[in-house]
Parts: sequence; C-alpha cells; structure tokens
Amino acid sequence: MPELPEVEVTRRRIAPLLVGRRIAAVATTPPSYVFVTPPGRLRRLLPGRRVEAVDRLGKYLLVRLDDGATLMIHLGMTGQLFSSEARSPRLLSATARASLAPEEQAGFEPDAHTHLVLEIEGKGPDVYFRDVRKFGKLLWLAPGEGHPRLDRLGGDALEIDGPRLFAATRKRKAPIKALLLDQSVLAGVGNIYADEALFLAGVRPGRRAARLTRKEAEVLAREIVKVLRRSIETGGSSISDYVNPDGSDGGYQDERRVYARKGEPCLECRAIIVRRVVAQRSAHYCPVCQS
DNA sequence: TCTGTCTCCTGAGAGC
DNA sequence: TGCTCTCAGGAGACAG
Repeated sequence: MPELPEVEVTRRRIAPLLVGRRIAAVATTPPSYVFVTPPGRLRRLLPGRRVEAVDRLGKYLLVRLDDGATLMIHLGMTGQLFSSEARSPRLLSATARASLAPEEQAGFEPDAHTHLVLEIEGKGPDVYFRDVRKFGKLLWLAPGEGHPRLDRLGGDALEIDGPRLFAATRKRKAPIKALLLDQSVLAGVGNIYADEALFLAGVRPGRRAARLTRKEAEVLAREIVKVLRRSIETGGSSISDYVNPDGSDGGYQDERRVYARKGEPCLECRAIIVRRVVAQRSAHYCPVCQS
C-alpha cells in the first residue's frame, strides 16, 4: 500500500520517463471510482501535452504539464504507476503468478485494471496506471486551479519536528495513531510507517494523542522522519501490490519491526507482537517495548 | 471542531 | 473442487 516512501520512489523513477516528453495518445478504462475527472475528458485533454515536472505532495503525485495544467494521481491502496517495460509478478494475478515461472513471463499487457495508458512520443516506454481495488484517484487540474484535497494537507511528514508534532497533539482525544494517519495533520504517513515509527519511539498506537509528552513527541517526530527516509533508500515496501516503476520490489518490508508481524517475537525483547484495531485500522505493537 | 462509523472496491485466503 | 465469507485499507461523507 503506497505511502510517502513508495510515492516518492515512484516519483523519482517515473520522472525520467516523463519529464521533457510529450504525451502522444491516451487510453483509459470506462468511467469508475478511479476517475474523479471523467476518462473521456482525460483522453481529450492529455494528448499533445509536454510534461514539465513530476512533484509530490503527501501521497499525491502531481504531473505538471506545459500549459500549467496538472494531472493529479493518488495510488490509493493498490495503485501501480510503471513503465511498459516493467516485469514483475506483482503485475500478474495470483493464478498467473502460480502458473508461470518468472523467466516465462511475457511483457505486461494492459488489462481491465490498467485505468490509464500514457503513450509517450518518440523512443522510450509508455507509462501505465493500474489499480485493482480502484481506491486510487486520477484528477485533472486546469492551470491555476487548486483542489480541496491538496488544500487540506498538513505539513509533509519528512519535515515534521518535535515542537510541531507536540502542538498538533494538544487537546486531541483521538489515539496517537489516528492523528498520524490524519493527512490534514501530517501528509504522507499511512498504516505501515505509523506502526513502525510508534514502535521505534516506544509509544503504543492506542495512547491518547494529548497524553504524549514533549519529549515523546520529539522522539516520535525523529523516528517518523528516520523510518520514511530509510524506506525511500530501500525502494519502499512491497508488502502487497506495490511495485516500483521499473518492476523491481522495494526492500523495506524486510526491515519491518512490527507491521504485519502479529504473533511473531519482538526483535528487541522477544515478547509477542500483538494486533488491535485503532482508528479502524489494524495496529501492531510490542506490549513490552511500547507504553 | 473533533471523533467515530460507513462506504467505495476486489483479490486472497480461510472455512466448509 | 468449488462456493461463501471475511479481511485488508485511503480517504471522503456524514452523524453525533
């Protein structure tokens, strides 16, 4: 599930394929939950535009076009943005994965889940947006047009510091984990990195945010930044469907301390990692190391 | 304003 | 083997 590190890695690897190049043609699937802007409109508006830059705001990718317009992309839970040359079992259904050895896999052909195909002018691969569960979003912003989704975003999680996090927790009765997942407070943190950062800071996910001390906020802010940076370095987490634009897996899933390790021993104290629901999300923590 | 709940979606895996 | 059910989660809408 793409969070800030996966979106940032995607941005860094997809930008060289797009920036400075022109979109020759566009194909889409029929209208669905993915298309905030109707697919027919995207097919009309995108061809002929040159990509100037690919930016990131929280978990949003912003493809800046030559006339000032922007294609806004959110990967949701299962969104994949990748090159047409990518090869990965994660781009196949489980049935196809099981029946084909990796060396037998042919090139990826756009399927029913490939909601946007950007054919790029000249040499080089095309770019696909695929999303099985359709929690991702595609949205066109006209030149100068903003969007409430972007306006509501809090500061980027890579830039959080202790005083700002401490201030955000004051008078908040919600669990600290709910606060970390609130994109209007902190843009970019999702379930995996909230659990990991809380473990490293020694704070239980269900603790009321307002009960965090100044010192704990300081440590938590530092661990959030550390864990996000480390994940970017390793190429993000390929826990379910996430795949890098070149088809490679991320590496951070091998460094997880608590996320999706329910029933396994804590790497610090050997106590058993537990899972409970906090803010309607599964939260994993060590009952000994975190208080 | 804050918090909690529901909803959207679909593949995987468990249970029968 | 095949069917049914549950679960996973980002974020908007809505109710209290």
